Amino acid sequence: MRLSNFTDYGLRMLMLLAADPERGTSSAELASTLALSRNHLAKIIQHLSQAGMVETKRGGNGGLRLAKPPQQVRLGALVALLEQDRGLVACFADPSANGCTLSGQCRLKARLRAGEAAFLAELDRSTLADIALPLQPTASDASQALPSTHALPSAQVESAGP
Amino acid sequence: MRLSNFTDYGLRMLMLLAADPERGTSSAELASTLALSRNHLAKIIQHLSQAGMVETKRGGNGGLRLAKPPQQVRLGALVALLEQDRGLVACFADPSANGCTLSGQCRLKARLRAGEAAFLAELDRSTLADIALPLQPTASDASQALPSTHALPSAQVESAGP
DNA sequence: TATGAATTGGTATTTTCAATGCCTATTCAT
DNA sequence: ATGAATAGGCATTGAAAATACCAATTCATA
Repeated sequence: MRLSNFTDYGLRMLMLLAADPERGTSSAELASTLALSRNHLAKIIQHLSQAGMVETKRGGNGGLRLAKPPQQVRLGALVALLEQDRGLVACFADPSANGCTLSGQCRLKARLRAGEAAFLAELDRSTLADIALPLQPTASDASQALPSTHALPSAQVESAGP
Repeated sequence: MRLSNFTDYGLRMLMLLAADPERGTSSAELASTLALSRNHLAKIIQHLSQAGMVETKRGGNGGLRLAKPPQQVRLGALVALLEQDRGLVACFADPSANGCTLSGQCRLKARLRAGEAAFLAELDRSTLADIALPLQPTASDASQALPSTHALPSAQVESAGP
């Protein structure tokens, strides 16, 4: 189970924007902070802009900022937006060209959808304001670990550095 | 958000095995039913066998079958087993070679883990027995649709075909 | 007890597709 | 006009999927 890097970068960029919702931040500054090429980030911005999630302004003193207050942006909706057409399994993403020989009597799909809904609902408990991150971090707080029942690979809690 | 095809095929194969837990079914028959090369399926079998999920028997009248009653196999545990080391985002799967510039003060990761746990927990509400599917289907039941709150791509309910 | 057929197990190769990076054109503000 | 930003196209890279091939094992039977 994996989110695309597209989504990953998009979320991280929004974390930065959420910390400074008023100012127009340039895509170059964001790309630099995320260690990512500006051109690549531009594609993500484009997607979020078309969806009405961020507002962009061209020209001098331009840049982008959130279209809504970060308190009103729920993470589940955000992930659903960024993941767009990547279904959980192949027969979700592309029902037409689907070679699944079990189609029509598959009782697994409903369960997978319910699981996906649970995933998004859990994310919806937080908003962008909860994960905002200033461009120049204060190195005060780290991620609080929420336990996972199963053994999916979890990154160890990284140290804040020396 | 996507499961690997490896997981997808593994789940579908287990659906077939669960419908006939006693008999030893050959991998060739399963591969044929799933429209998949036997060699590719063998890798999945091998993984599940090493994890103690299926028992294999070589030679004439060999084949494979579930190691436990299907009622005792929860879907969340199964997905966690099959997805092995594919983390939800890159910094989960490979914390060492992680180029994320926000490491150490990222409040997103904890939310993603909580969402992942919710996903698996929802799947754990069902067992393999709930999704068992005979090799020669009776065409009686289809997947009951559980609604999804968000707009992730959902496959439409496929018709049983003419 | 040999022998052969059927089956799993393991390794290497090809293919496919997502992800990335680079380049150019266009638009807007000053 | 000029500078700063978006917008889109195209080539490259990389990882995962799928396939093919060979080796090892086991059972049934003569």
